[in-house]
Order: sequence, then C-alpha cells, then structure tokens
Amino acid sequence: MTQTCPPTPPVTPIGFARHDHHACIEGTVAVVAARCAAEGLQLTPVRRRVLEILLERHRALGAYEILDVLRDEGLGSQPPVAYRALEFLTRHGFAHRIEGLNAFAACTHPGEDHDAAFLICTGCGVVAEAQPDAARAALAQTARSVGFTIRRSVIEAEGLCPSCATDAQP
Amino acid sequence: MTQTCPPTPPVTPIGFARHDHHACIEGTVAVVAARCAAEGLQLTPVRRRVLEILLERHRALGAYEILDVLRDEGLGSQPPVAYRALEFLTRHGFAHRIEGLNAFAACTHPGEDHDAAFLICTGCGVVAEAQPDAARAALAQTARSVGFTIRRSVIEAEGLCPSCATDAQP
DNA sequence: TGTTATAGGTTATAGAATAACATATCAAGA
DNA sequence: TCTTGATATGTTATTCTATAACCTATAACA
Repeated sequence: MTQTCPPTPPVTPIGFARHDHHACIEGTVAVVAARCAAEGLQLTPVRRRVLEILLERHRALGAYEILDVLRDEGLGSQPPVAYRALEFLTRHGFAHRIEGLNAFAACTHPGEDHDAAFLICTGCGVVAEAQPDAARAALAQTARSVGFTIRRSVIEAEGLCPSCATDAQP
Repeated sequence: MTQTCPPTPPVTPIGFARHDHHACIEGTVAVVAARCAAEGLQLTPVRRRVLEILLERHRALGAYEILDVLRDEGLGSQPPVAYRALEFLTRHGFAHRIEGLNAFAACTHPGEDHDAAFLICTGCGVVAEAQPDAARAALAQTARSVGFTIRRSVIEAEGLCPSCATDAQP
C-alpha cells in the first residue's frame, strides 16, 4: 500500500526517493519499542507520541511545534514535557538534534547511540540522515594531527534535495 | 614579545600551541581592516571592537557575553547592536557562528567567505578552526550519491585539546 | 510497608534572536 | 545647496528556545 505523504515529500533513510510512509513509521516505532523492551527503557505514551510526530513529518521540528501537537492531543502543555521526551529520544539514539536548526528529527536507523550526518533541504524542509563515516573519519584525521580528541561531532549540510533542485530550474 | 594569554590557553590558527597573542590580535584586525578598505566595507567602531573581543578570548562567545563588554565600554546596550556586528563579521568571513554552542568565534584566516570546521575543547573552551577540506569533500561525495546539492555545511567536533587531555589523565 | 527510582505536571525564569520603528551620517546627484 | 538614497545605529518590544525548581504519581523492590 505504497502512497505519497503530503505535505512534504517522503524520503528514504539516506536518500530522497518515495517510499511507503505508513510502513516506515510503524516499522520504526516497532523497532524502537523492541529496543526499549530489550534494554529496560520505558517508551511511555508521551515519548512514543513525540517519536511518531517526528516520523510523520519526516523533517526537523522545533520543540514548540511538537508541544503544540501534544497540547492539542491533551498529552502535555508545558515546555518541559516536550523537552524531556526529546531528551529521552536523543539520549538513546532514537532521534537527533539538528544544531543548525535548533530542531529535532527522528533517527532513521534507531538503536545505537550514534552521531550522524544530516542533509537538510532548505526547499521542502526534509531532513535525511546520511552515513557520516567518511566525513567523520576525515575530521578525526584532522583532529588527530593536532592532538585533539573528539568526543562528539556535528556534521550537517544545508542545500537542495533532488526534487527541489529540479523545481528550481526554470 | 611572546607571552601567554590568561585565562584560557592560546591556540594557533589550527592547533593548540602557544603563540604571541598580541601580535595575533593586531595582525588579524589589520588584515580585516585592509580587506574592508579594499572591498568598500565599513569596519565601524562597534564592528571592530566585537572582532577584537572575539580575538582576545580566543574562544566562542555568546552574543550576550559580547554585549556585556560593549555595554561596559559604552558602545551599545541592546541585543541588536551585538547581533548586527556579528552578522556583519560572519557574512564577510571575519567570524564564524558555532552552531553547537549558539556562540561566535573570530575567524583565524579571515577573508574569503567560507565554511570551516571547528574543534571545540569542552575543557578550556578554546575553539580552533581546522581545515575542513577533507571532511567537506567526504560529505560532498555522500551528498552527490543521493543527488543532494550542498549550499552550506556545519562541521564541528567537541572534545579535548591536547593540554586538557593531559590534565584529565591522573 | 516503606523506600527508591523514574516519569510527569506546573510555575517561573533564563537565554538567544529578531521585528519594527526612529535617528544619524554621509556620499552622489539635481 | 538641497535632497535623496544607502548604510549604520539606537531603542522598544516581542518571539523563540531551553531549563531550574519544586511537587505529584507510579511501579519495583527490600
């Protein structure tokens, strides 16, 4: 039951192609739920819902955008509710903070506590999580050469996804 | 007249070794002034002073930390004063915004409007500007493979500089 | 049963950034 | 000289982002 996902185009875990968005959401939530069960973490209603909200939009959302949804649904009305859920999700690698946007996005391969690289489309707002390995390795090499020890790295690129780049051509 | 630079240790443009901090500041300001003259940009008192403040500290400063200094010196008291100067400096490549810290640091090789990579020491707060080429190239390669066009990239690493890493060893 | 750990509710405030409007300065051109 | 446009600054108010602090609820467990 493949279908499109308005209003923003769907993306694959690392690309920008169409995909089955419902399955994507349900599958990811199931994976996260399983990991939480396995590790003794509590995927409470608020935490689960925030994850779903991030997955539904498939783009980076500010904490207050998320809070608006929670408020409409009676799940919480004050900022700490959203921030606590986001802290849980990011701490366990189920979501990521996008520094360049002061916003959050669901992780597309949840599980390991990991840094990631992000491709952020300034046209449609979609955020794709990319393999950070090559860029991370290059950065680590640079750091090593000056004796710096990396603990956490932020790698984000803003630009245009294939579809928006095409639209921009007259 | 080489000297040390309390309270934070000095850094070279890309490393963390000691260097002549006064010469570093004066030299950089002179380079920036020359570039402004050449390009018809106005390095006004506030803009020059903000650049000096960033250079003196040699670490990332929040806009409100900078504003405190400006206020003490009678150069401005409201947030837009600091933000406008920072906007000028970052737009022309004389300073950089550190996304991971919501803060700003002087550019150590001012001039070209360029992205950079940063090594941020969580021990002493020093920010070193590193060569981003290798990491940027790797990221660009990743982006190209999914059809994404990069316009701006953020590459930042948090960790320990050589001196703080040594201190951390018991 | 009490104790501890974890999660959520609520109030208040801190911290970062900008919108909007008023004023000043100066150079180029009528 | 006047005035017009561009640039920079001054000021007020507000928005957006994030967290501190304190209190309550619940579940696991000694």
